[in-house]
Amino acid sequence: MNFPLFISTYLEEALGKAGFASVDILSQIRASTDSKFGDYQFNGSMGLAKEAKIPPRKVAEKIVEFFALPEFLEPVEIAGPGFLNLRIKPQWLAGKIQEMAADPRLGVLQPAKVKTFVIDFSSPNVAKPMHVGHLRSTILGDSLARTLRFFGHTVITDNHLGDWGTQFGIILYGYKHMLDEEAFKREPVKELARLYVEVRKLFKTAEEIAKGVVDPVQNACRDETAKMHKGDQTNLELWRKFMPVCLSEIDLIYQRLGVRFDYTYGESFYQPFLNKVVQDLSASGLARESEGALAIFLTEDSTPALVRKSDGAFTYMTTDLATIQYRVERWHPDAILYVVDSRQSLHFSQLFQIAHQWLGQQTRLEHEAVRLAKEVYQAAYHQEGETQSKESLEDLNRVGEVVGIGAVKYADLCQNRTSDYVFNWEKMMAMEGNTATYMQYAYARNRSIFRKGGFNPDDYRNSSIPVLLETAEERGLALQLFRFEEALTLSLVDNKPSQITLYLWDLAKAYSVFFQNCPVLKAPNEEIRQSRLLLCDLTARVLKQGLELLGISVLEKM
RNA sequence: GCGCCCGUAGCUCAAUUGGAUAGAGCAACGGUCUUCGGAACCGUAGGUUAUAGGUUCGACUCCUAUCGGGCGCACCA
Repeated sequence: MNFPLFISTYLEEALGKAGFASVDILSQIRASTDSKFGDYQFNGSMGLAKEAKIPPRKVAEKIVEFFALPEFLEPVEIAGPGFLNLRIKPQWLAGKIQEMAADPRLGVLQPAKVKTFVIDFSSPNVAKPMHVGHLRSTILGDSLARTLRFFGHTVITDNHLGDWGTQFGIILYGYKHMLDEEAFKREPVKELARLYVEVRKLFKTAEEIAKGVVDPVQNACRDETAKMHKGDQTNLELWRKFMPVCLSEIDLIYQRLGVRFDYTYGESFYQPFLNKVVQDLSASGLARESEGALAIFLTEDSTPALVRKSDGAFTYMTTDLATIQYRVERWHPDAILYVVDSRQSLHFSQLFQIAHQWLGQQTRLEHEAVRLAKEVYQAAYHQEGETQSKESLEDLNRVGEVVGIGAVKYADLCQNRTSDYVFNWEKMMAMEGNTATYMQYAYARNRSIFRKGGFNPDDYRNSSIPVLLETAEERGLALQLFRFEEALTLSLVDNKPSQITLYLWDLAKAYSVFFQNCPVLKAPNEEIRQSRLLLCDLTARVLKQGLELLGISVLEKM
């Protein structure tokens, strides 16, 4: 249950009766920073005091006076400058835990308005070495999609492959001039990647070009791209030859990561629409000729966005505009979310402005900027090698895979996506502290209790077993469980899966404290044992579900 | 030159968007252990939140300046 939302209606009533403007109550209710301040706190008194020109303590007192204390709360305390501390009664909390146990959705309600989202993520460049930046976009985007879907929203995931750009010109040039045929037969993707790198080395630097140095290789690559775009038979055939091998290589990675896309409409898919897009933009006066190219000036002094180059080729701005139009017309989404490298902020800022001017404002467009590290997406392979397992060889592979992939994903997800990202192996392979392994271990130990005691977890998924919260550890665990929906909601405020990892970490810690201090199988009596088994099973389910929203699996044994 | 982002413990990161005494994990030191899985738990130490001002009941968070770093700025995507 989302407790802040739930209690806000009560507070709204009290504020109304007390004669205070009922603005922004929800944002002033939050989990208390310290358990001595109760479970939740209301921070609105200070703000209201300023408006009403009354001391904040007086405001707090007045709110409490008009607050019809619900039966599930202990008496409200006023603390500090005017904080209201709210404490939930254990019996009520216990009841909510029982309800949660009986609910396959773990108490998470669907929002009143279900929306449609298109999520654009991963989007690697085909025929170019895959970059860890794409890995991060892939992992974050996938988690976002899973979370929105869990709430009941319609989510369309679309992998906008870079399969039509200049990098193909580079590969085509390399293929024609410096191909190692044997290598291509053996490992085509590796050879193409090599060609890409080798050809790039022949390019002049930006400084040299600025000085007017001619760049024959780069020009030749541009010609190859242009020929392909104009329908040159040889180049198109090569494109058709390269695409399947490149795609199967990429698919292998997605398979490993457990990431699926509803659609993979790459740039090439939108080629038929580009002429029309540019005509539209011209006709509407948005775009105009400039230095031989067709450009859109959002402000007169800023650099324009090009929709057609002076050689007649279209740009990725053109493709992205066509993509928005296509998505809007086909799916009518409420929002399109782009989980893409933060260095493309300027591009997206321009893209969104142009799209809104061109197509109207009905669709929200958001760039969920992710920061990127250096390289190496094979960290998962190494993690596997490090993992020890007491189980059979079969299990070892499975355990290594789940733990390794989990570690890599978690390392990406637990960090705020807007923070600078420092890649290091140690961090990725860590198995202590705030890591996927810690959660998976907590889960496995939890399941072991049921195996050892001979209890069936399914028997604890109903509301008939009384939940007893006698100790601080039991209550603390119950409160964390109770906050599941709240945490998920929080993570969607600004689309940050790190909020989910934060919650799971808190939950796993609360469980560890409980596990350490509250014997389950050797509980003092049968009632407590049953209650603790229910708490254990619910913890396992929330951990499993939470990790699933991150795209991470759990293991019964590890 | 213009623009965007960032600077928090030795290291890697949090801080619910302006709330109470800035929190975790590594690493360090000490402790728990015939007890449901030690991939665990508890504790100690570690801070002028880059610096200097400002805004207000209250600032890591907002404003200004300075220093330091990253990134982006017309025919690459």
